[in-house]
Amino acid sequence: MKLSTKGRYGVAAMYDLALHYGQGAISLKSVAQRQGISEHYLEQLMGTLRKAGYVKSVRGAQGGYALTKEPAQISVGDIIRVMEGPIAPVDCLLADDASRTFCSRVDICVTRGVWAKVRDSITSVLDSISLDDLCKEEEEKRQGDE
Amino acid sequence: MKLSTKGRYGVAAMYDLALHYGQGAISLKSVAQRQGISEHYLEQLMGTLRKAGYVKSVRGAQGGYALTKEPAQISVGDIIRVMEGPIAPVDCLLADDASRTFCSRVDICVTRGVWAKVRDSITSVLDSISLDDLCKEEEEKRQGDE
DNA sequence: CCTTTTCCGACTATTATGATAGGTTTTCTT
DNA sequence: AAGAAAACCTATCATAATAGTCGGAAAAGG
Repeated sequence: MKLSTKGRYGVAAMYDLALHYGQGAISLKSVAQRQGISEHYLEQLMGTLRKAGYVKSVRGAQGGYALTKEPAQISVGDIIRVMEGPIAPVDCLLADDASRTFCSRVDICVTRGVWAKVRDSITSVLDSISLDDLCKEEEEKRQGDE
Repeated sequence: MKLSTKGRYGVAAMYDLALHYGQGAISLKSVAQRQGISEHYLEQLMGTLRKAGYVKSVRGAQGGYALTKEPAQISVGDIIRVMEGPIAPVDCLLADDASRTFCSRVDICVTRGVWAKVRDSITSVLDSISLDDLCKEEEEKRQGDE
């Protein structure tokens, strides 16, 4: 039940872009440095986020990345789903289609219900937190320190 | 964010033993057949559960496994923790000790809070469901069919 | 004694992860 | 126009985990 670095780094990078929202293109290099991520590796992840439409890129010198939507419009769940695929602790939950079942015992399988509850609780947490929420939290944290 | 087969099979096997609770030793072979799991592989998993104290074994012919506690006393979370290790979507949550930190930025890390919320929601779901709950659900399901 | 069963350790094929490497194209600045 | 800075793209790779398989040893019942 571990999140891979794809998900973690993806959220970290998007959060970084959210902190700089409205400041134009932010270079991948600076994001990687601030977040402590390999620049080359992050490059691949940004490609995924770009193709999914969550960030836009500006090529060339002084280029970089920026969010395509306001931070409040992007949830952590959105990012995780792009980076890690559908949120589902077990594969049999992916067969929504009741007829095309994976494990053939869907109707009798009791444990499936457990995994569905887990999935729902994860989803509701991740979808309830936006990048803007994280930025605000950061702000509060900073004020608490001073 | 996938559960491995260790966790899934572990829960399936324990659930099977719960269904047969009070009927003496249940052979691994029959559990493996009913649950559709490789017998040899399940053997390893049962070893883990035995060492953790959740099942006891009877060797020799007519031997098998049985739960050491009542089904109501064993939660799905207990089993998952034994099979998969501590429930934590990211490793930095394992350093409860505030001083010995993994990622060095614990105090400033905003995303850590997200993963903590995810962990808590998973934990509360898994710990709230006992093997007895699953058995009862099975019973209701069967009655619904008739 | 023989069968059934747990127990134990070693081995293995496949896959995902988390990168690294090297080069191409685009664009800004000088 | 030159050069630097940046995104973009493809390939490669080492490591670890997963999900087993295999072969046998020890225990206990009939």
